[in-house]
Amino acid sequence: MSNPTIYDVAEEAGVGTGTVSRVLNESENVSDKTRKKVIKAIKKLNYYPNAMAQGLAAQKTDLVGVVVPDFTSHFFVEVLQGVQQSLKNFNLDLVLFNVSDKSNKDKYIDRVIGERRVDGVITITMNMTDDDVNKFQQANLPLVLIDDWHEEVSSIAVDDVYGSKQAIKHLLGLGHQKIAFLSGIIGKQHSDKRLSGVKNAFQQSEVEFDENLLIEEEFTISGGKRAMKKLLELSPAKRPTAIFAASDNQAIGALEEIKAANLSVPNDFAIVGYDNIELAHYLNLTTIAQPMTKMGKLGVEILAGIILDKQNEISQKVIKPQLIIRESSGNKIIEK
Amino acid sequence: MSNPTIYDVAEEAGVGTGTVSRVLNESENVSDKTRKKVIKAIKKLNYYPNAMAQGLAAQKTDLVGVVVPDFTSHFFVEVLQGVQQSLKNFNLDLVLFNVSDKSNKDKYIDRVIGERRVDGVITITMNMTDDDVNKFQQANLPLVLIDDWHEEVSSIAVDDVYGSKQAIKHLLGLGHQKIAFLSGIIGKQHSDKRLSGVKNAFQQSEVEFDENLLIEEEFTISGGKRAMKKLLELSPAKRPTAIFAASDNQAIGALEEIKAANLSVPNDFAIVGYDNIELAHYLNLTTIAQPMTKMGKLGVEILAGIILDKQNEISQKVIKPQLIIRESSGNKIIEK
DNA sequence: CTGAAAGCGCTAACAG
DNA sequence: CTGTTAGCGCTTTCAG
Repeated sequence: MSNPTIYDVAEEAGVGTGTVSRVLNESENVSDKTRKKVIKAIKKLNYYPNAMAQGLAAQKTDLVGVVVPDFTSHFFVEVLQGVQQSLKNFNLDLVLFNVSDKSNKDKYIDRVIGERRVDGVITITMNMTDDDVNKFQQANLPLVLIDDWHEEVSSIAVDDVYGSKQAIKHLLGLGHQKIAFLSGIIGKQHSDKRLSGVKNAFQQSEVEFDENLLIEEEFTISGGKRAMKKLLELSPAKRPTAIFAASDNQAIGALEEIKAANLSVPNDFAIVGYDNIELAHYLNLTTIAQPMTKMGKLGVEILAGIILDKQNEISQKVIKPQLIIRESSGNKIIEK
Repeated sequence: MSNPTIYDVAEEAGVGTGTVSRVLNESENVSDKTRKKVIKAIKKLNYYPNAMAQGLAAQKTDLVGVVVPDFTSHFFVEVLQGVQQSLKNFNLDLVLFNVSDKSNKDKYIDRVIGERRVDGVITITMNMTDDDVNKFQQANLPLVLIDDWHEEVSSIAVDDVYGSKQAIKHLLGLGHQKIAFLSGIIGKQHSDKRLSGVKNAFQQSEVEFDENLLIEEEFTISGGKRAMKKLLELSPAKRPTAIFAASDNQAIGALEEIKAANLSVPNDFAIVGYDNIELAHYLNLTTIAQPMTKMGKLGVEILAGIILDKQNEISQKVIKPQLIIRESSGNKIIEK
């Protein structure tokens, strides 16, 4: 009825529990003959070691905690899938902590650390502070950051500067001179980096960036709408011919506003977004794609290295995002 | 350095470990004075009980296993979010098992049960067989099915018959007489029920269902395309004026095919889908929405009842999906 | 190479 | 009400 224990297996195989434990943990010091007896008993009883007992005795749980701020967003779901896939290769399972209310972040961190329920933690887009990181270090609990950065922790991030540089270069390459940039709220990591990529790209070109065409708005559809409205209020001479939005959502908002004004894309405006959310494909939106699944996988690989191989060096990977060209940026070169 | 244990707390507070355990588990039998001393010590040491040790001693883990076949699909993600939200109310955490390869289903089930790492399990759209269910019963491990059904297990499902009935009624109400039904592969639970809902709706009306307008295809975009092609090959007299697709993906495929034929929606064809995926909103697709988050929540509530309150009755809830009217089905009544 | 036994940190009787 | 102690099921010395 109740699950068999290691004692049942030991008895069935006619050996001691230590021996069973040794074959379970693939220790070298067991004779082939004994090993076979034990394995047979395990199969016969359909025995699985009790994870709690193993955890207590060996101080390991085979569980990895993943902390996300919102796991319905496409980005997190994709990263999570990469995490999940990769975890399988290391025989680790995933405990999900969804910090929906950011004010609870501390509580979650304390709990995850204190309960000792997981062997390591991956946080995604959590903006980990010094204090946060410190707690993990004190508890000696392995930590890896995804889409985030801290000097003392291993992490996987995307090169935002590179990404937005690609976008601007693409637009410049098509001959656009007046390019608007719909920035996110300045002061946030992603926004600032994307902005500096934009400036960077212009500096390396012969075109000058018109600061009047820099609009700061939230990374949302309505943010994109508001921004686009402002652009449409400009006199035709000042209006941009191309728009680079720092998020696909903003780009979508802009698209809607353009349509509402009876203008069209890419004829009146070329548009490039950022993120490559699912919708971008259907709206034919040129955009910058982040390798989300890959980020998840890499994160796990690093974490597993720390947990399993006591790998100790800090490894901070920065992945290059990729420009995906679709119809919204137009396929024709503008004549100069 | 290393985490404090219950002994440290006991010592700090000048009491026995039993007493600390009692305040931890909110037992009644502790004097207010002692309780305060203990709580103070807990705070001072920043103590959290070791989850493994608690699990071993009390035979409970405060963990719920959730088994899904594919957690990137919108449906699962939404259900999961409901699960996650609700779990918080019971102080339970979520361990995710993603059975990407259905042939591994057995192994997962054996492992989840054998390891005793979770207090209960929720499976989503897993088509649990008698054997599967049996294992849980033998192990006495609480189980709840979401989007699935088995006579001996509590479950949350959606009323497919009702859903497709609503869709057809809507179309009939708009005056359509020739309505095509893009069915899924017949033989699968959802497909069969949605088909019977369709037939049902026709029977209750004065219009007869034209079996020639029943097309069986996969629940995918390309399935929808193939189906639509067949419909477009019909002579104009035989062509339907409305289409009900058993999945949004099929509806989207049909939409693309219609556009490719230079026809339009809802002028040439009214279209209704099923599922209300995110895209449906952007494509203005009338559809049947399943209350996914709610399903997750209800599932947890039932499971928590079994785990926490030893609630023993089987409870099988069937939720009604909801018709969401958008532009694809047209807003004008067809003149008869 | 293998068996015995001492914990891992907590809970739950059992006395008092 | 509270301290003491025997497990929970496994790992890991320590002998042999």
